[in-house]
Parts: sequence; structure tokens; C-alpha cells
Amino acid sequence: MTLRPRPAAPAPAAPARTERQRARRRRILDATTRLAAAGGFDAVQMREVAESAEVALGTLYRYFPSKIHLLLAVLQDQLGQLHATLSERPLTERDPAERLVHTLKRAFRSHRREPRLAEAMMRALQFADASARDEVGAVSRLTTELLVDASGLSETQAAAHVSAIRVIRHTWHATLLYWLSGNISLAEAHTDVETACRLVGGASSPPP
Amino acid sequence: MTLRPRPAAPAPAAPARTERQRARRRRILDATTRLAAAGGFDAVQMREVAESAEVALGTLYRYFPSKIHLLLAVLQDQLGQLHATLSERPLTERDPAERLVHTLKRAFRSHRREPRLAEAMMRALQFADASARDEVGAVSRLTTELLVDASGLSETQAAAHVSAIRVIRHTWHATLLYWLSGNISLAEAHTDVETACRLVGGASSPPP
DNA sequence: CCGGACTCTGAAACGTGTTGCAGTTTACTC
DNA sequence: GAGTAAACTGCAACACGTTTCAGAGTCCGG
Repeated sequence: MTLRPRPAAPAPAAPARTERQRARRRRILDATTRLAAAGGFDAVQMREVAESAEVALGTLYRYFPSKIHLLLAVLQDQLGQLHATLSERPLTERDPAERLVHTLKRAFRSHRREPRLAEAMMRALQFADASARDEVGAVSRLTTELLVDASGLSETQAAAHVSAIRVIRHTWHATLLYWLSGNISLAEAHTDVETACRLVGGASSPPP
Repeated sequence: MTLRPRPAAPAPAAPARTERQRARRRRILDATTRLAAAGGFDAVQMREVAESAEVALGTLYRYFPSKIHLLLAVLQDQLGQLHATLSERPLTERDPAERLVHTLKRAFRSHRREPRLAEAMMRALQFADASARDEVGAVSRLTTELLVDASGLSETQAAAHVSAIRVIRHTWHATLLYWLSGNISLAEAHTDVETACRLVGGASSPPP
């Protein structure tokens, strides 16, 4: 008998064997979203999430090994929705930088509706340590895809701007968090996003 | 968030009435730095800090109302030292962007010596919520000053680049944290910092 | 339908940040 | 030097993330 300290959770690679498991996962994510939207990071309490999702605490931890992982899963969920929403109404601008600015302003606007939820997710993203590397990586990937799509750049063009896009991503996340914590105004956040977006459209990386 | 019934701590505005208080504060900061350097964010445990600084737990909380505040104070301390160290050996480059890149690479190198300490401080900075607004603001200010000094820009020139400098700051902090968490390589961090630094030296903000 | 393996539940327990408080010490004033 | 307010100490207690475990439930190959 091999001692497995923890059998592989159903969450990451295996998309749930059972219908009931998929439903449980959904209930958990929904409960978390609800609590986060109502009271932010601190209001997402594992016992409450479990109760609200009608799941035992141990089960919650089997699905999501920590509060951070849980909130990062919610973030991935929300990013997917945001991406879909944005795709529905394509932009009219032609300039990649302008398209990005416009998209990020839209994103800010959508966060203004649920600032507590945004704060909870962002805090989780920034607080994540090495144990959540994969989830953070997934979020980075999703965000980058969203930005590349929004920019309207071709794959080759986008490839020349990977670094610029990462800088934009960092600026987005940082300003979002600072704004949500009341450290900067929305105007300042917008300015910084615009500044960062100037990085695409100009020359690509200078040859080393 | 509770209205604090506690009498005003000696920390913020009042720079300690007594010599012994100054000494206590120093002991606390030193103990925190030691613990953080040894084991990172999680190793900074309030009971241990208190014991190591030879101070009662209640006193520790009187000086620093939370672990986050404590680590932000350490960060301010370290930023001051970094700033001083950097000023000792002035740069030879003339181009502001190059000067900034060089400075940030120096900073990364210094963090490589104490990665755990850097991780602890950065986690605190990113995790800070509204209750630490002032401390986060102070860190932002110190960092900005450091960057402006490093760039060698005049005050008027710097004023035209405030937003660019903020973007660089965000990129610095974000890449530092991602690197320390093992999410990106040092090379990638350097590339992104270089990309962000391209924002100064070019045209300032386009007129709205 | 059975048996075995995996999953879920409920509840207790631990670790660490944070708070509260009674009693002692310190700093300052008269 | 006595009196007083503030600061410090030691300790207990609380909150919440996380772990653990025994028993009940569920799934699936034969």
C-alpha cells in the first residue's frame, strides 16, 4: 500500500469525475464570489464559504488547498467572463495602444461595480507565495491573452511586445490594487495605464 | 476596521519621547529584519519578534499596530539605506533611462543577497490594506525619490515624467515579487525593467 | 448486488495574528 | 520626594486559516 499523503485533488488537471463534483466546485466558487463581493478579502472566511456552499470544511480544502488558491480560482473565473464580455463588443480603434487603453478602462469600470470582489482577488494575487505558482501563472497567461486580443496585434507583432505587455499587466494590477486601497485616484490609475500602453506601437525591444 | 481606542502610539508623528523608546523601536526593527532575512514573511512571528527584541507583545503592538505596519517600517528603513548606498557611488551614464536601468539592476543585486527579507517586505507592501495607507504612501514617496535621484532628471523634467516613474515603480515591485516567488526568471525581470525605463527620455505625456 | 477504494462529513484541535486587562515601572510635575 | 498619567509587562483569550481523523456516503468494476 503506498501512503499518499493527499490523493490528487479533483480540481486542477482532472475536471471533476462526477457531475456532483462539478456542482460542488461551482457552489464553492459562487459562495466565495458572493462573500468577496459583499465584504472583500477578510469576509471570505473558509468556514463561511464551506457553510454557504453546503460543503464540509475538509472538502473545501480538498478542492482548494488554501484561501489564496480559492481566490485565484475565482479570479480565473472572472477573467474568463471579462474576456468573453470584451469580445462581444469589439473595439473600433485601430491603434493598438489606444485599444489597450480603452480595454483597461472598461476593465476598471467593471471593477467599480464590485470593488470588494476585485480587492479580494487582487490581494490574493499579490499575496500568493511559491505554493500557488501554477495558479499565478495561469492568471498571468489569461491576462496576457486578454491583452493581446484587445490590442489587435498579430501573433508576430505581439511576440515583439511580450515585455511591454507584461509591463502593462503589472501596471494594471498595481494601479488597480492601489486604487482599491484608496492610495491613488482613478484619474491617476488611468494616467499610469495610458503611460504604460505607450510602450506598444512604438519600436520593439532594441537589439541587445 | 475598528476605530482604535488605543492612545496614540509613539511611532508615527512623535519620534519617541525617550531614549529608551528609540532604542526599543530599533531593537524591534532589527529583530524583525533578522527574522525576515532568515525565514521570510512567515518567519516574522509577532511573539518571536517581541521576545527577540526583549519587549512585551502588547508593547510591540503599541509601536506597530500590525505585522504589515511592522514590515512596512522595515521596508522604509531598508529603502533609506539603499538610497544612501546608491548615492555613495554616483552613476556615470548620462541617459536617464540607462541610469534608471542600472540603478534597478543594482537594487535587484542587493536583494539577491537577502531574498527572504525582500520577499517579506514586498509581500507586506502588496498585501497592505487601507489601514496602512500612510505607510504605503511613505514607501511610494521614498521609492519615487530614489528613482528621481537615480535618473538624474531635473525637477521640471522629472515632473513631466511622474507617471512614467510610477509605472517603473510598479514594474520594479511587481517583477521583484514575481522573481522572488519563482514566477519569472531574473532575466525576464531585467527585460521588463528595461522596457519600462524606455518610458523616460522619450516624449512626455501626450496632450489630452 | 458486493466489496473495495475513494470522497465527503462533522467536529475537534493547532498555530499565529490580534486584543484585553490587572498590575508594575517609568517619566514628568509640583 | 510624592503623586499622577502614561508606558510597559505578562498572560489569558479570541478569531480565523489550516490540519487531522473516524465514520458515513458514493462510485465503480466484477
